Amino acid sequence: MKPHVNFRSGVPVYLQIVQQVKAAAAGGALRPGEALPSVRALAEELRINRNTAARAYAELESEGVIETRQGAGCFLKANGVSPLKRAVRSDRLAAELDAVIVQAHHLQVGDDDLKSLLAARLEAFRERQQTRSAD
Amino acid sequence: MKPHVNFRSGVPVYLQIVQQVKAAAAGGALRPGEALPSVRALAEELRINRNTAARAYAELESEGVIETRQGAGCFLKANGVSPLKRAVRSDRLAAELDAVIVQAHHLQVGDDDLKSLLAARLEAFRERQQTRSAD
DNA sequence: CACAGTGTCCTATGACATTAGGACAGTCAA
DNA sequence: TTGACTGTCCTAATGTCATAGGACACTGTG
Repeated sequence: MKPHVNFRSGVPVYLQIVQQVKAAAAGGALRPGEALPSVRALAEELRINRNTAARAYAELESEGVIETRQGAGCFLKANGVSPLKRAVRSDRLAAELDAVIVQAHHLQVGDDDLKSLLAARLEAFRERQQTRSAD
Repeated sequence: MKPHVNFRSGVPVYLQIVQQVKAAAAGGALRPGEALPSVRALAEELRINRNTAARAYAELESEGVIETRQGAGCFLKANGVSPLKRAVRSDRLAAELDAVIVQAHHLQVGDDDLKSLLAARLEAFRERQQTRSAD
């Protein structure tokens, strides 16, 4: 878990942290129950304010990704069943995919290329997962 | 071209317009060379300020989607060849797809389901395109 | 040319998000 | 209990977004 932030990207720093923790959790770089860096430690490493780190963790807790215990720290939650219904989950993904499709159109990437690209990224993702769970 | 904006979504209004114009252009609802609503007309229809509409158009021009001619109006550009190299274009899409994959993981949507979902959205997108180009 | 339409630029203002520092409260081991 | 750690709350500074209105330059038509 070694996050990095880009202050000039326009994306709020706390959201960048949220994304990276989620990616680390999904990819297996973080294990369920494992402690995350404290808000102060994370803030110092990234040279940001404590509150910015705290806000990222608060957002992660509200999304059910981590659990925070005041005075103790923040810990990655076990992958419980998503509380959202299957249809709702598909809808959310569909909206994101639609945006990608529009983007692909403007970048002039064809349907088949896009499908292949997804398959390739999925494979790379699973490979990274395997690597993490091996050590 | 009948955009709509959501003031409570948190997404800046001008970016919502940008996204919708891009989607309309990709989907064929707007044809190359076609004139977009004037800054003032769009502002009045959406009940937003001229400057907000102008900002959206400025952003679209900087991305090469439209062409603005002062005194004349804004027009959809012809789908020229993307100036980016194929590898760069794939990289951009890959980054977006990776984010979708992480999201799918947290929503507990499997690889095959995700692939099917992409295929379905692509099909729906092409159907909309067909409909537009028919009238 | 005149004129109505177009996009552009300027300043000011208010609302909100983001970041920041200081103070406070809970946890846990020595 | 003490002390060092943890997360949390409060308030302020800064930046962004949207609004508002005025003024200007350009285009196309008559």
